[in-house]
Amino acid sequence: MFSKSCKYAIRAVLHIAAHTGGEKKIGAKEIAEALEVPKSFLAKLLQQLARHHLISSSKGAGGGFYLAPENQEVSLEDVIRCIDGEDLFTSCALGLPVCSSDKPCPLHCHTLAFRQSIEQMRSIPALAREIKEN
Amino acid sequence: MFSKSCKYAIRAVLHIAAHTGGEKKIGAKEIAEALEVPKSFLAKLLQQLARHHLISSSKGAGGGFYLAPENQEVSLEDVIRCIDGEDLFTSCALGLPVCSSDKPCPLHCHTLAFRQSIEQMRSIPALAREIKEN
DNA sequence: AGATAAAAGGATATCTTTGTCTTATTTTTA
DNA sequence: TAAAAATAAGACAAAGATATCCTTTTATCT
Ligand code: FES
Ligand code: FES
Repeated sequence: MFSKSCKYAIRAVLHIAAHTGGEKKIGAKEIAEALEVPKSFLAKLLQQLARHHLISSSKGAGGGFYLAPENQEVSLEDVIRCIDGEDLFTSCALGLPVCSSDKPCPLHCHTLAFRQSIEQMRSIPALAREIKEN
Repeated sequence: MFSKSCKYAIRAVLHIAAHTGGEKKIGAKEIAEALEVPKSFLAKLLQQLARHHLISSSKGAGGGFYLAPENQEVSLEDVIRCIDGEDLFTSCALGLPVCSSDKPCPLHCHTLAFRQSIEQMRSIPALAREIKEN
C-alpha cells in the first residue's frame, strides 16, 4: 500500500498537527520517540516534507517542525505524493503500462474508488482534530 | 499497493485462466513472453502458487500450468495472500500495531472499503471471461 | 532406452528500501 | 562571544525485493 517511509511521514505530520500550534514547535527526536520510529530516518522524511513546503521547520535551539498558516491545507494526498510519488494515484495496480478507464484492468474500478476516497479526505489539521475528539 | 511479484502473479494467473482449458496447458516461458516479465522470476511465483494449490502444473514435455477443476474458485484474494501475505487485508495502512474499527486510524474506513471490494471480487476464471468479452 | 521438454529447486547477483552514524549549519541563550 | 540545541546533509551499512543462472527431477516422444 504505502512504503514504510510514507507511513512514518503521514503519522509524523498528523502528530505535528496535533501537538503544535501558535508558536509551539516539536523536534524530530520527540516525534520519533512518540511514534517509535528511527529518529535519523524520520528526520530525512521531515526534511523532504519541509523542502516541498508541506510542513515548516526552524533550526537552532527551540526550533523544530510545525504547521505554518500556509500549511493548514496540506492533505494526505500531498504527503503521499511527496514521499512515494504519484504512482498510487496514476499507475495501474497490476503494473500495466497505462491505467485508464478506456482499457481497464480487473482492478481498475476498485483502485479508482480507493484513490478518490483518499483524494477527498480532509486536510491534515482537520484529521488531527478528529482524532483528538475521539 | 502490491509488490511487483504480486502484480506478475495476478497477471499470470489471469493469463492462464484465459489461455488454457480442458487439456490445454501453457508453459512458464510462453506466459513470461506474453506478459513481458522475467521468465525465471515468474517461474518461481508460479511454483509458489502451485505449491499452495491455487494453480496446477505438470512437468515434462507438453507440460505447463493450468487451472484444474479444483482451481476454478481461486480468487484474487487467494493469489494476493499467497504472494504478498495477509498484510493488505489485516495490517493498518499507517503501520500502527493493530488495525481495528475500535481505534481506527484516519485511513481505516477507506482501507476497509478497499479490502472488502477486493474480497468480493469474483473468481479468477470469471474475471478472465469478463476481459475476453470486452 | 535415449533424447527432449518442461517444471522444481538452489545459488548468486543486483537494486531498492530502510536504517545508522557523522559532520556541517543555523539559531538561541547564557 | 562561546556553548548548546536543533535542523540539514552526506556517507555508509543492513535488509529485502527483484532478477539471473545453473542443476535436478519428471514426463513425453521417437
Ligand atoms: S488499469 Fe489497472 S488500475 Fe487502472
Ligand atoms: S487502523 Fe489503520 S487501517 Fe485500520
